[in-house]
Amino acid sequence: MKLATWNVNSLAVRLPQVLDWLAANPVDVLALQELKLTDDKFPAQAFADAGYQAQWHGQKTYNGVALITRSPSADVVKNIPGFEDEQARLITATVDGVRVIGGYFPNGQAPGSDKFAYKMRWLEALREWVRNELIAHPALVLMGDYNITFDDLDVWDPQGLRETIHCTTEERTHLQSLIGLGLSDAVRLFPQPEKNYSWWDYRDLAFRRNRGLRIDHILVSEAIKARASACAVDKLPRKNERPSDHAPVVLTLG
DNA sequence: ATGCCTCAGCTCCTGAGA
Repeated sequence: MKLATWNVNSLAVRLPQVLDWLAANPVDVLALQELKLTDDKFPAQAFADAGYQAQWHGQKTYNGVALITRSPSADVVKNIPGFEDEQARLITATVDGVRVIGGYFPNGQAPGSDKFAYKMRWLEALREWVRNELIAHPALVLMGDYNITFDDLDVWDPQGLRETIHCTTEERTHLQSLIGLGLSDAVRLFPQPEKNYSWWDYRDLAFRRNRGLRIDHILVSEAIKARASACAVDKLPRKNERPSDHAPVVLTLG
């Protein structure tokens, strides 16, 4: 079984690339973020023609998440139960016996801002939701665009970006509290290239210079960790014409 | 560096992203 996550930065723009990528990488589950389209605009037929089912939670202009799956999904939940949220950022479903949560975590803009405070509230609500989900579903994968780096290894310029957004102690403490639920960072379970990032700014030739951040993560429960055989960033789509600023991350089980 | 690029929309500029 293979699972992947990819922030596509507008599914309307990136749909051909997503379909091409799925044809070359026939994963069982693909979590998408930043659809930037309303539910009625979701290209369900295009995925069906490619042999995939889909569950989605869209929103106009911003956010929006989906789970693209080979097998049917069950027990679909949109956003975090009990957490009032105008923004479409989370989708959960059971696929092939695995509880899959796909998330587009808030950006947070800057420490001290209202958006940063929202990010902290959202992260707290997420942690409690995942804590409960783990009890009911020991085989669990939490993946998506976290908008948080784990540590300096995930940052191209750790000194210059110290305590800036995605790199603050407060954000990283929240990320570690997810790990504290019994989850593992799947990428770090396996040997990786140096300077291993998942996002590069569109500006300043950042991709060519590999000035990036690793902010897209796949966290796995103990039961999934025991089945994991590989996990890596696929930088290839970032070399496409009109690429997303993020690259997919792929987890292989068995 | 209040810049760079990209996307959506009450679109020919602005807000937001990260």
